[in-house]
Amino acid sequence: MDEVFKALADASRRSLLDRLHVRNGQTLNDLCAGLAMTRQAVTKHLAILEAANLVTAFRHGREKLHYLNPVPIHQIGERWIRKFERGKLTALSELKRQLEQRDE
Amino acid sequence: MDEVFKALADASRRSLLDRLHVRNGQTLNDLCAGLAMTRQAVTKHLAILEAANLVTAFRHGREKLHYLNPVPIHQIGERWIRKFERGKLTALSELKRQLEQRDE
DNA sequence: TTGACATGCAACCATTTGGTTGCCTATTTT
DNA sequence: AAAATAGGCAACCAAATGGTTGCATGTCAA
Repeated sequence: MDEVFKALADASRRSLLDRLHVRNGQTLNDLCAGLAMTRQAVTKHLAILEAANLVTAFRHGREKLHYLNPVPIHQIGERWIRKFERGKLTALSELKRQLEQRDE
Repeated sequence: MDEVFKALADASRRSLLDRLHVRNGQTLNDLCAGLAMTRQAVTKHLAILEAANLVTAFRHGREKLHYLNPVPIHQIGERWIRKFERGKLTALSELKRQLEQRDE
C-alpha cells in the first residue's frame, strides 16, 4: 500500500499512468515521446510503477510493452479514500461544533 | 492536487490523518503521544498536511487544535481514482486481448 | 511572579529521489 | 554481415525529504 502511495506521489508517474489509460500496451519509446526527460528517467519511473504493481510489462522481441493495472488504484479508493468519506460533516461545521464543546 | 498526493505518500502523515479521523480537534501533543519521533518531526508533518489543506489548525490559548479536512481526499477519489475504475476490463484479460491483436 | 507547559524556529545531518551521461546488449532491418 | 533500433546497466549529481538537537517564545497555574 505504501509503495502505491509513493508511486502516485510523482506527477511524471501519474502522467505515465494517464498515458497508459488512454492507450494500453505502449512500448518504452512510446511512453518517452514528447516528455521532457531522458529515456532512462522514464525507465526508472516505470520500474517504480511496476514495483507498486500499477504497471505490468512484457518483453515482446526487442520491445517492452507496458500495461496498466488498475487494481491497486481501486484498492486505495476502496480501503482508504472511502473511509474518510463516510458520514462526515463538512469540515467547517464539525470544527465549530467541537470548538463550542471545548469552551463549554 | 500534487501537494495532496505528496502529503499522502508518507505513512506517518497518513497515520496522523487516521488519528484525526478517530478523534478530531487534537492538539500537537495529543498527536505526538505514542509516536516514535520527536514533536518537531510531527510539527513538520502537520505543516505539510496543512499546506495540502488536509488539516486545518487553530490556536486556542497555548494549544493548537488540528482538524481533518476530508475534502481533498474526496476530490482525489472523484477526480482521479474514479477515472481508472470506469469500464475497465481486468488487467489480465485486457492484456491478452492486446497481445493477440498485436501478433495478428 | 515564577515555574511549568505547549508550541515555534533554525541549523544541521543522512538518506532518498529524480535526474543525468556514457556505454553495453539484444533484436530487427537492409 | 552491418547498421539501425529498443532497451538495460551503472556511476554520478543536486536537491528534496525526514529526521534530529538546542534554544526561544507565549500562555497558564500556583
